[in-house]
Amino acid sequence: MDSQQQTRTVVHKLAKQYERIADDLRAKIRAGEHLPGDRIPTEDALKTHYKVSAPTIRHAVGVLEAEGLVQRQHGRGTFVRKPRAKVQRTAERYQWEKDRVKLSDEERRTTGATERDTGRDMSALEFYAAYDSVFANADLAAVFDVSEGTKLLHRVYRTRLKTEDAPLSLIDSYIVHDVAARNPDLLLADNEPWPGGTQHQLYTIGIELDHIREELTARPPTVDEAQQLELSAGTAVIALRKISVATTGDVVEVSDVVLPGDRTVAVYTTQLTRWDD
Amino acid sequence: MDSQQQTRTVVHKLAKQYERIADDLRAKIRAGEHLPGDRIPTEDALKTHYKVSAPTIRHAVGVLEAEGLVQRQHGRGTFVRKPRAKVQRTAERYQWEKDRVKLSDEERRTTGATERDTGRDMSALEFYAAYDSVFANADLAAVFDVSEGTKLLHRVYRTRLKTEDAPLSLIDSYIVHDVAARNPDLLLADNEPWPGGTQHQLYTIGIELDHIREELTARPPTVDEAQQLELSAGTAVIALRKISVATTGDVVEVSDVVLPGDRTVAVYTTQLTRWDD
DNA sequence: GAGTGGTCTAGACCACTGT
DNA sequence: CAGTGGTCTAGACCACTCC
Repeated sequence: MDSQQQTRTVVHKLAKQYERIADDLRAKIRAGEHLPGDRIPTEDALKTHYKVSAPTIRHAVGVLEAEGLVQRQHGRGTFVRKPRAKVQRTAERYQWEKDRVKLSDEERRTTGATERDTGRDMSALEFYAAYDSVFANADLAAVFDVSEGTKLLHRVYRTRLKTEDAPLSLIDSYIVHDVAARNPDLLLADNEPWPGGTQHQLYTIGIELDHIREELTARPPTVDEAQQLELSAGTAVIALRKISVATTGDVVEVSDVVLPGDRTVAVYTTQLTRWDD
Repeated sequence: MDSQQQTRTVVHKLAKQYERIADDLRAKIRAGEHLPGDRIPTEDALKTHYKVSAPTIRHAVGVLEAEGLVQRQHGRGTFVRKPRAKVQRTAERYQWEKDRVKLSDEERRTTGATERDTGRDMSALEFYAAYDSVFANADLAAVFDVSEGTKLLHRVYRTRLKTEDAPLSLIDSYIVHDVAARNPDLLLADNEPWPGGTQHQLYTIGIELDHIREELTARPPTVDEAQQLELSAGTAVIALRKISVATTGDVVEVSDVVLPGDRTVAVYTTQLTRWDD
């Protein structure tokens, strides 16, 4: 009653050597023979042990690295990867942010949504923002329902824990330029971090959000993303597109967010209505 | 006004050869010199072109494959990867499923949540289900708030488009065994696919769901997952934990869902309450 | 059978880490 | 400077695809 799905870890006899070795090492790690954080035997030792050439060992270890099971460090050794501490990113942040829009400037200034999610206060976080203008490509034009080439305000955000080098996320946010320009303050990166966040920014130009739609996919990082987020081989990213829709039905802001998969948990709660018994 | 973020594709002079070659090929693909679906030059041709040995070319192409940009096919060539058609998975499925619980058996039999998401009808989908029992590990025990070792009903689901070999998702679902046993029909895989889905199953034992929490991360697939979902190198999966909470506050069902990142978009909509102006 | 990618060897030399 | 991983060569042979 349980067989079909389990018998997959078949021992491929006469399998390729690197597979055999990778399987063996993987099993040893799973069995706890090498614990997270531990260094596994050197390539030289493995070479002797398995009686194969150096490139074959490298290939085998490379497979485990691509799986995210181990991490090679030049000059130091190869280590069993520890699960990274996860940072939550909840969708409740949006309602929370909306509720704060009507608070006083002072109250808004105290905390932002990222602090709320990470549980850190503002002093532990460092913000970076840069603004420029771009012209809508076909993709963005379709989402905003404007014609291709429409001028958009493009805002780039990086948020970083002061204790770490790599940012927590890479965010590219877009707003139709003419809409944002209704409040000239919104065109200047100098005003970031804006107390109250994007929803308050939109409020200053008379926009109230009705709902936010988020579309998530997973993929390997691009070279740029891997560098910026300091991701090693064997990790993936969550690519999230956030679409903010105003009470008028217009799409007013679109953000492309890239989150490191090994340290982020995106959380969504779907509240269900009661049956009326 | 746009420089900081763009200047990252620096040409590393004297870079490693495989990096230089990978960069060059990547640029050519980006520039449209090789279109999605096209075959790129053979390794032999590249070897001659770049004047390096075979393993170096293989390494360079391997980098692009890990990025998901190309896909190697033994005996055929190396091809620029086409974006896969995406299947949406919306959280609205849960309210939809709940609304259907009280419909007649006949009405429920017509469609399930997966058909709704994929836009296919039941005849195009093939279901597989297997049940067994497991004892709660620390992780599951914590989520269910029961003691470690508690007996759980473990249900494995695979749903597949009949026109394809690979399933759309891998699902491992858990329910506390004693709870499920209140309706003996729920212990038999033969009753799957159950008209109305899990929420109707729970309804037969007097359980109404209050909300569903979903936690998403991204990571490279395990070897098993890659085989089952037929994922090639350079893809990631969305690992989703779905936690169903009853109106009593109890966690009644937990599912671990693995979705292929290159073909799945998970969609969540956060409805915001209006400001009362 | 020709074309193309996959595995493997044996060994040279380079580059980073830590003592 | 010793230890360890990273890059690269030159070439042999295997395995899959397609004509």
